[in-house]
Order: sequence, then structure tokens, then C-alpha cells
Amino acid sequence: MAAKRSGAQSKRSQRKGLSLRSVQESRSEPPLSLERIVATAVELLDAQGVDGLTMRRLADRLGSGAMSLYWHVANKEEVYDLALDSVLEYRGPPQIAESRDWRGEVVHMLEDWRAIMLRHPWSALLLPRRALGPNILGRLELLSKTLAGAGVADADLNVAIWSLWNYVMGATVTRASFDLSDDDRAAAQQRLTRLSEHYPTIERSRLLLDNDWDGAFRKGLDFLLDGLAPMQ
Amino acid sequence: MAAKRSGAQSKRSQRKGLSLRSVQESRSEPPLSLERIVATAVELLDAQGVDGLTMRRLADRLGSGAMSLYWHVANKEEVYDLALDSVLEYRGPPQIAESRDWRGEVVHMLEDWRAIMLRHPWSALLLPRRALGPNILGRLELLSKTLAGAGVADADLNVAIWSLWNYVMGATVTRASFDLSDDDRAAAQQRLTRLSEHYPTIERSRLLLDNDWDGAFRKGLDFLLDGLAPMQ
DNA sequence: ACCTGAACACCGTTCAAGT
DNA sequence: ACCTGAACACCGTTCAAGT
Repeated sequence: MAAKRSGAQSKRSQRKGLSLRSVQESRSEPPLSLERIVATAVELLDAQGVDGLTMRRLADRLGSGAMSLYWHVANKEEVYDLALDSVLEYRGPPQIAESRDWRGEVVHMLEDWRAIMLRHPWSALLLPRRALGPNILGRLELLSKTLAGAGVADADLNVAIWSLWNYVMGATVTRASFDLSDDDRAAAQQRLTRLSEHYPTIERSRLLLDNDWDGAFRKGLDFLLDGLAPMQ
Repeated sequence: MAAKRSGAQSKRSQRKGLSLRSVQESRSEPPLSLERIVATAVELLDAQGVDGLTMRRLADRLGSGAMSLYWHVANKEEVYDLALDSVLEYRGPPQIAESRDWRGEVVHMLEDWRAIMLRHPWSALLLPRRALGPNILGRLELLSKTLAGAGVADADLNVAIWSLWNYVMGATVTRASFDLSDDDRAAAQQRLTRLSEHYPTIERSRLLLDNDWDGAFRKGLDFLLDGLAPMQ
């Protein structure tokens, strides 16, 4: 089995130049499984970004033929769905949740969410296009439960959830897009300075260069929670 | 010229089946220009979505060879950038802006932003990946100026801008992703009902079926502005 | 049940060439 | 200055076939 696999791989290597990965992998090829596929897809996305994920490349990394994936997965979209959701597992707050500090819990959940998506920038780009997986639903459920437990009326619950969700999504997506292109960002601020007659206010506040994203995120979140709080 | 174009087109039509579009277009082909390219890209995106935009299809719609585009545009990414920004032009509030109602102005700007992006759902999906074009910067500038004029201190300005921006981005992106797949949404709620033991709270509030997006958007925005207001 | 290669119908983009 | 077709190196996925 191992021999068969490595044979298949050296054939592929000959065809398209040597693959660094085949060496690293050939030590012990477990059989294909959904878990392995998803985990490897996440690796690939981390390494190469959204456009770097290719069925052929993914199969290569797994030491299998490209078409083998299609037995475990319907299509590439499903790989995206599964990769996104797999990264969003929530492990809960550090201490056992006997706290009645609902606000602290909400902040923790949302900052954790944001931290994960910044650690995997592709996830922020993928999110708007993907279905809701169990981990995303789990996070929504937990958020709902916390807010309901804090006394938010049922009638206001959905507004509260979507407001917080929207805020986190927007913050993550915006931040990720800036992170993706330091050059673009510098170029944008440069263009801004050149065109400061057109954009005097944001040029003066150096909006595009403000680096305190974490602080800004937290402050904005506090404003939102201040607004939400009277609802309880 | 018209003869040459329609000749080239019928050749293309013969090659890949008849194109409905070639008839509609052949009446008067203006020369290729950046404006035409961008406008047609927007049409194509509206009709076919993000993945429907193809250099070849775009050229076809323009009645030109695929490679002709590359004289006007560096690559496909630039087409995306230009299409996104072109859709985001802001025409300002209905009445002449002598109003001192800064809050009303902010709400108008953000609802207009959101409305545009919902009218062109691809724009919400594209936004996280794209550079800041002049129209986006213009909107940020206007928002900044309004907030600064309302008395928000310079030190708080960036936080205020990004909070509002994040909120609108998140709301749009979320809404667009639900809109894109009514089937998925129904399926998700169905799965939710089936798994209601796991997600009792959001199942009970019927989070995924809540249709009052516009109302929720406005309410959440009000909470945020309530939080922001004390800053002035 | 699980995996495979060949083949199909596409992509974006380079290049050398036309006008 | 502006446009072109042929060609290259890729894609995702179907299909008929292997074990």
C-alpha cells in the first residue's frame, strides 16, 4: 500500500517536476477520509490563500489522484464549506462558565471569532459565500443563549444577534482585506496624500494607516453593547 | 466597421453556437473603451454573478476579441476593482445639504450604501478582496466630514468611522449571502429544526427566517449611533 | 466501497503579429 | 494606438473503468 502510493507519487513527480511535498508525505499515507481532506484543505488555504486551493493541488498534497476526492465530496464548493466551518469551532471561555458577566462573555466570544478569522484570512473572504455549518450555528446559538440569559427580550433578540454578528463580520472582512495587501494599503494612503484636496478629512486622520485595529474593534463593540444594554 | 465586427462575430457564433447577444449588439458597436468595458462588466456581474464574469464572455458581450481587453486593462482583477467602485458612486442626500441633522445624513449615507450593494449582490462578495477605489474613498470622506462636523473629536473619529463601516459591511455581506441561496437558507432552517436539541435558542427565535432585515439593520444602526453619540 | 486516468469544456494570460 | 488568433499552462468535473 505504501509502495503503491509512493509509486503513484513519483510518477506524478516525474510528470510535473519534483514535488517537495511528496517527500514529506510519503512516510505514512493514511487512507483518504473527509477529515484528512478538510484538514489538508485548511493547510493549503493557510499557505496559498483562497485561489491557491485547487482540487488537483489538494489531491497532490494528500498523495492521491485528483478524482479520488470526488468520492468523499460533491464538489469544490463543499470543500470550501467544510474548511470554513472546521476552523470555527468554539472552545468556550477559559474559566468554567459560572460567571454572570454576560457582557464579558459576549466580548470573549466575539473577540475569539475575530481572532480566528484573522489567523486564517481566507475565512473572512469565504464567509459571505458559504452555507452555515454546524460550528457557525453553534456560535450563533451560544451568542443567543447568552443574550437571552442576560435578559434581552425575545422580540429584540434577533436584532441584537445580527447587530453584533454584522459588526464582527464587517470588522473581520475589512481588516483581512487590508492585511492581504500591505502594498495596496501603502499605495492607497499615498494616493490619498496626493489627492488630499479630494479627501482632506480622512487624509488628516490618516484613516488608512491607523494601526490600532484591536483597540478600535473593542471600542466600537463597547458602543454597540452600550446601545444594546438598555434592552435587557 | 460594422461589417467587420459582425463578420468577426458570426465567425465566433459559428464556432460556439449562436450567441443571442451578438444580434442585440451588432446594431452599433462603439469602439472599446474603459467606460464600456466597466459598464458591460457590471451588466455581466448583475446577470451572472461573480463567477459568471469571464474575460472571454466579457469580450464577447462587447463584440471584441478576448485579448483586446488587455490593452485597456491590466488583468481581470482590475476589472473587478473598477466594476465594484463604479457601482458605488454617491449622489448625496435628496435635498440640498443645508441640514444640521448629522444623524439623518449618516443614516441616509449608510442605507444608500447598503441598498446599492443589495441591488448588486456580487459587490458585497467582492468588497473584501478589492482595493479602495475613488468612490469608496469618497464615501469614507463624506462620512468622516459629517461626523467631524457633528463634533466627534479627532481622536475618536477613526473608531467611529470604522464602527459604522464595519456594521454596514457586515450587514450587507450577511444579507447578500442569505439572498444568494434561498434554498440553502430554507435547508438550513430545516436542518436547524431537525437539530433543535442542539440549537434551541436560535431555533425558537427563528433567526434564519427573520425577514425584517431592513428593520433590523436600522435598529442596530440606531444602537450604534446611540453609543457613538456621547462622543460628540 | 473506494480509487484511477483520460478526456471535455472551459479558464487567464503571453506573445508575436497585424492595422 | 489599438486590436487579433494561436498557444500555453492551467482549471473543475464526467465518465467508464479498475480493485
